[in-house]
Amino acid sequence: MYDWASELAATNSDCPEGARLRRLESRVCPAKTMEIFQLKYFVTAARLLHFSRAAEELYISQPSLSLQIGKLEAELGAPLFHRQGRRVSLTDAGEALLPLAERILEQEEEARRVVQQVAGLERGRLSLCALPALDQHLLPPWLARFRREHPGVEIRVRELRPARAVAQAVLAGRADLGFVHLPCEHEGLEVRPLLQDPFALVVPEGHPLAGRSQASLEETAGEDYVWVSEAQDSEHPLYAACLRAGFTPRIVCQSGSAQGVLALVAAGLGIALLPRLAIEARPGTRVISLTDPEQFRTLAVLWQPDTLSHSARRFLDLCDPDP
Amino acid sequence: MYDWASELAATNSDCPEGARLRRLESRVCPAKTMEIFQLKYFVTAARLLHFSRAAEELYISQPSLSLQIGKLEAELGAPLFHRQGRRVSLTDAGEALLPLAERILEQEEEARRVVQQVAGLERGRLSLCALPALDQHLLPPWLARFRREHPGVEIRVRELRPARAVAQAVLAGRADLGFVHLPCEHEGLEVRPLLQDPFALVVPEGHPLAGRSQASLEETAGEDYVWVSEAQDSEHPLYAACLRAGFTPRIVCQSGSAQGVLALVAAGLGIALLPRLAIEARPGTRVISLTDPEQFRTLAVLWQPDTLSHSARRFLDLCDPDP
DNA sequence: CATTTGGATAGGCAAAGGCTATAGGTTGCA
DNA sequence: TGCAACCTATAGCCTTTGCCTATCCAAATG
Repeated sequence: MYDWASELAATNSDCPEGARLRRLESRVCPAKTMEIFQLKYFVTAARLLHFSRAAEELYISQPSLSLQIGKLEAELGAPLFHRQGRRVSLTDAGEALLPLAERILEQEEEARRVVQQVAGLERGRLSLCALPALDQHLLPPWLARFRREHPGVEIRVRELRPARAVAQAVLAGRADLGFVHLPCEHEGLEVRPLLQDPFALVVPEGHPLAGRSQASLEETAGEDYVWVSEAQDSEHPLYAACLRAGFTPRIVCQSGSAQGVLALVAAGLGIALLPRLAIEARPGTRVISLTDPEQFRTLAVLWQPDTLSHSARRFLDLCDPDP
Repeated sequence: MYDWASELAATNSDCPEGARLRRLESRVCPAKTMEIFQLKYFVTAARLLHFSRAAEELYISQPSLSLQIGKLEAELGAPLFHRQGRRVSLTDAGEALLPLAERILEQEEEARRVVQQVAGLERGRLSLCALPALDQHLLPPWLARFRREHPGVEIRVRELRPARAVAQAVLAGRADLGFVHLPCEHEGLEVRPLLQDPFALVVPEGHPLAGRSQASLEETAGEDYVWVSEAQDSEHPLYAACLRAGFTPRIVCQSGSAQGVLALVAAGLGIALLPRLAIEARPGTRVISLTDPEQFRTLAVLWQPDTLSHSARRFLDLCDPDP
């Protein structure tokens, strides 16, 4: 036997030695806990009131069972069984412990079940985060399918703006997946482009273009534009599209949201350039496709590469454009 | 490594070898359970999200912690932590397990507490069983004191008749202690005499003896007696007392209970011989002590020698005549 | 780029669980 | 009463396993 005492007599400071000494100390007077297998042994023995048969049921030998019961009793400081010759019965302490031990065993079972349900997508949580237009027009069909296939998973969708905030939410772990349009700063995030969302014009009924089904962006160089407030930036895809088409849009009116813009167009204040997915059919307006093929924004999904939950992994597979 | 396979190839019959083979089998593909100490490790690591610091708090080394977490993950079949370089976070499975693991740890704590409360008489149950007169007149002061000292213990008192039934209840474990008068068959029961309960006469007012405070049993040889039905047996202490005094009581009327006998005496049908403890003061009757010193019954408590609960042990100490 | 931080891995040791064999005490029956 | 069956406790041995130290490797930090 090693001589702990002398070692423990040494200084118990906070230097690296401190932790080691405290560990030694905790081994000298161990604060042991009962263990689940001991509770399982106890419950079986308590139900059968027969050590040998209980041991058989547990697939261990009778002495092993006796030993573990003895340890449990020693640790609790009270005998659990009366051993009167060949008859065995519970003491009051054993009687008190039995229901509690059974509860613990049930919960151990439940813990295992729940973890496996999470892994098997029978349970869990999926938290998504998307730009306003996307959660309304892009996600629903995928969400419907996911819900149908995994009805036990709780789904949470949050709308955030701008794309930067979405990326931050994903980075901070507040969302499993983020849906944005590119380009988007993605320091340390995985990005997968999903699809291309073409831009389209929206004009009020009665506007010269209203009868056409297609138009080119150049044609609208002289029009009055209703614009989304935050998109007045040459970095923004909509603004950049106009610049590419050779003009700077004359913005006569702004709104904070695509819905707002559409309302203003319906009121006749001007025309608008918006991504298709953000346009809702609205009386008093006409939607006109662009002939310019490369006028679009790319939608993408972001996620943290190493912390995907089972449900997020599955959703990602689900919205993969080429499965 | 031992060669299990060949051993398992042997017949798996029901002979004594059967159990041994099944045990071997269960060691080859062990149905292991998670253990409480592993859950404790997991909870600590999950709360701190830092293996080294958690290990320090648990007074173990960091590799030990990593190893046990790894085993837990292997057994559950799902990783519990994301280890992304030096940052640690919970997976969805870990997130799901955490509250369950915490509940199990709380209940382990509670199990220990409850057992110790039973042992410390802060909790538990005391079940007594007594002959009718005794539970009403002998036990109450002891019960009051026990209750005052151990208010957490649930007390249950049952009235049974005759003494034989009390002994059986104790023997069958339906009661911890039984209170009877001697003699009483006590196969395998411990008996401790408690006190001597002297017999006394009860006479109606106006009876020739009514004015006396003492009388001898012989004097009543010619009286009409009211008697307890089941006590008409030469074995019964009351009947035996009369026989010892040299006469056979002339029984003119019977009742099933001491109360009933007293009522009949009050009605003037005769006199009665009863143990003092069974006599309740009653208008229309007078109680007269016996001069014969050895006319009494001995009251005793019975219990099973080897299965005393903590509370029964304590109650026994409490009603010990010479503490 | 060097350093520090922090988890994983390797190898050795001691404790602990399990097993067989056996002792010791009841129970039940001849 | 004595013998046989039954059942739990103990002893001695073996295997497993939990824990330790030392070290490695990757990521973060300056």
